[in-house]
Amino acid sequence: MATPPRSKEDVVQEFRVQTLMEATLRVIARKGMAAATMQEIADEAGVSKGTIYLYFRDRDELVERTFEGAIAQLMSELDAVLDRPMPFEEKIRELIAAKIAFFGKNREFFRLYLSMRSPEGTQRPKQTCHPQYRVRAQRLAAVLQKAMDDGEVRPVDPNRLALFIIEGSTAIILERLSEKHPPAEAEDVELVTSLILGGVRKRSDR
Amino acid sequence: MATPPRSKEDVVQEFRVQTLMEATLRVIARKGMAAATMQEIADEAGVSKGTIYLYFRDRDELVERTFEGAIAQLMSELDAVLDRPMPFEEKIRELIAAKIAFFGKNREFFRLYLSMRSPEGTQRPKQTCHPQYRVRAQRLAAVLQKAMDDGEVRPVDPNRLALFIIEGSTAIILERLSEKHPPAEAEDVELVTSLILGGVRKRSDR
Amino acid sequence: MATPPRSKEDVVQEFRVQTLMEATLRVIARKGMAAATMQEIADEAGVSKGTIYLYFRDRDELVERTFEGAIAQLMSELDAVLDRPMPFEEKIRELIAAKIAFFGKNREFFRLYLSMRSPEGTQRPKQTCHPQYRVRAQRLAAVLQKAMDDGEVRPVDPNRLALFIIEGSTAIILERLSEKHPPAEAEDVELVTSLILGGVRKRSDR
Amino acid sequence: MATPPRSKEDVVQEFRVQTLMEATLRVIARKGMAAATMQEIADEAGVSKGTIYLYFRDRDELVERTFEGAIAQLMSELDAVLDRPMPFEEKIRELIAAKIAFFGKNREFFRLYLSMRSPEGTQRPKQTCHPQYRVRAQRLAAVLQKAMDDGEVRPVDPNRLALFIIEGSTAIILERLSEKHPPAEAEDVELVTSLILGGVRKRSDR
DNA sequence: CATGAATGAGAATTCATTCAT
DNA sequence: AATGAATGAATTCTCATTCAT
Repeated sequence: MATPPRSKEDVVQEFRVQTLMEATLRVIARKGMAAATMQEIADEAGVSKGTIYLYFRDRDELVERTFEGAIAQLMSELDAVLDRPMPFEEKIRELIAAKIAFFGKNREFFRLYLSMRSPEGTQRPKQTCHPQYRVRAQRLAAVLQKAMDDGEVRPVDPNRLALFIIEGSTAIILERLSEKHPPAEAEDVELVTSLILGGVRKRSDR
Repeated sequence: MATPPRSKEDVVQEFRVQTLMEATLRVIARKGMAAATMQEIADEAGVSKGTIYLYFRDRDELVERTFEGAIAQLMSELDAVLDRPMPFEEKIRELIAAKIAFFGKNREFFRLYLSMRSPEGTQRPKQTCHPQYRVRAQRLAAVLQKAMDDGEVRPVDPNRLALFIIEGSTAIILERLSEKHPPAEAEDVELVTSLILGGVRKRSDR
Repeated sequence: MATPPRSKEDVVQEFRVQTLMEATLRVIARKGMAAATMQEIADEAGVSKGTIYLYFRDRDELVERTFEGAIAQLMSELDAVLDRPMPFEEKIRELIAAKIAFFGKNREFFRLYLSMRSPEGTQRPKQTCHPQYRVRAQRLAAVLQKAMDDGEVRPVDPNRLALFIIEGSTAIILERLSEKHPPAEAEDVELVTSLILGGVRKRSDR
Repeated sequence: MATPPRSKEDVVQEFRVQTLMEATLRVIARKGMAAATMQEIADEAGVSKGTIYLYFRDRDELVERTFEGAIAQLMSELDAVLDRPMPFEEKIRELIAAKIAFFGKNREFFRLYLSMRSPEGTQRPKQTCHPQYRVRAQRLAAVLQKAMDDGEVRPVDPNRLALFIIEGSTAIILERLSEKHPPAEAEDVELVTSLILGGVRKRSDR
């Protein structure tokens, strides 16, 4: 097989990196970007401060890679939906469902996800990442563009439309996460999907 | 008269508080939450660091009150629309227009506004949080509730609907602010309004 | 008078800078360049760590300016001799005497002086200062050149000659400083001067 | 035979020690005392960090023994000259020549040599110091003493004289090493020798 | 009241040293 | 014996906060 020959070292290396990124995720989720110190991340991961620097050049790299790793996971789940051939409306529904389900499973990631949008996160003004956020919007925009070409969606700026959908649905997820007893996921999936597709206007004439 | 007897001291006091909050706004807008130091805020306000502590207990209070003050301004503009009697659809359009116009005039506030949603900003884990954001959502929710009662909007959770609208429109504003040459405000007002009211679905049968 | 109008702030500022440089001098003299920490320097100066950064950008600047300040003092004493019109041989004697006397009074400076020559001092490879050391050598070289022109010294590379004299005499000073009971200064002045002028060779034919 | 029975282990041991000291020498020469880390020394020697500790108690011991080893090499070359029966003046000339030649061949050692004099190198205040330097001075002093006894050198403190000669010549070597195109070695040998023997004074009456 | 010099807790980062494999 | 991952003490530097003037 073409599988690269992974030595035991590589496995351990990857395991540590993974562990550290997960710890970072949890700490940022708990305390927020700025209050997540190397010490606390180290404690959370059960290693010493110095160890982190064996796997990441500095705090910035750790945070950035954690961002990327986490968003990549979300993206791969969403991409799985995007790539599946499906009528447009169903695709929207599935996307919303996937996103809600993802954050249902990864509550702690959400806070990280939020701080991704405004680039102020990593304290030094260093142009960290929200390119991933952009990419994600563009991917959705492409799907929307195709739906417009197919005559299923009225023609508007697909990029703006994508952002509207993403943020609108994010708002609902944020709300769910803050609720003690959120409604069933299916319910919110239906709500968001219907808002996106048909808006709020009551159509008695239907 | 019912006017509270405002001594000269009170006036000065209020003036200082105002000045400081405006300076804070500008610095956060420029540098981001985490990089906004007391020194820079003091410089921006033209006072010394120590003076800030005469009017605010600590950095957290300064930031929090600045948040509140800024959002209050936005709210009052939006409330002016909300309170004016108007058909529902027009009201939505006006709200979106007011919001887009506000951020067009107060570009610098936007960054602050963003960091308001997740309380991660203030570095110490002190739950600075965002009651104002909630209030704003609730006010919109009330309008939506009424529209449902009037049969103009199909019945859904008004709170969720409000959040969806707020964040969806925020996304468009954020996009506008990052663009070198954004389209005319009216264009985006129309886009957002139509999305909220009618969704994306093409209705050739209309 | 043309004295610049020194405000009280300037005086305090200069006093602090002076105090800090003196403390730095003492600590480096005691512990050596590399072991002189900001904390210890602060303690020695009777201020807190943070205070140092009010007057010096970073450790490198503190050390560099301390170097310059200290060497400047030595230079000014030597220059006083160099500028005084005097027969060449006497001038050499006076220079050696001034140098020995200076280090007799400022024993602690010596260690700093030594670490100036090899630029490795300031740990980061930053090309710190030994320009002062060069300047000093050149000044002596100029005097030697003149003595050669006057026919009092045989013609050799004046730069090399200067270095030879400086380091040779430094060796004697270093020895003096390590001795519990060094001989009278005059004695070593005489020794060094005679070595420079006449070498070691016994001249019975004189 | 009286040869100590050297087991294979002893040979390996000595080889390792030698290799490590050479690596240390190169790294210090390249980066300077303070910037020479155990990791870089290990890399240079082609072993792992841990290995160093099998042969040296700690960094200080490694550096100290490296000092000693390096100076010993220089000393043995100088001793070869010192032990050869030779008129005094020629011996001085040969010593200077040997020293200049040695540093010409071992440029990298020079930096180490310099930091030997002041024990500031080893960052922790541990008095690593420089007994070897003393020994070398004493050996020269003995030769000088003998020359005085023989009436070839005027009677002065032989120890001081030795230090003067050593440092004076070192200054010239340091200068040579910093020059892009230094003069021929013979030229500087002649300069230094003549300075030591006859001083700077022009003796037209000769 | 206002100031801004001084403070010191706390953050990131480095590196000599240890120890399980 | 050799390794090198892990450690954590030590270091530099920042910045919110205090307080004497």
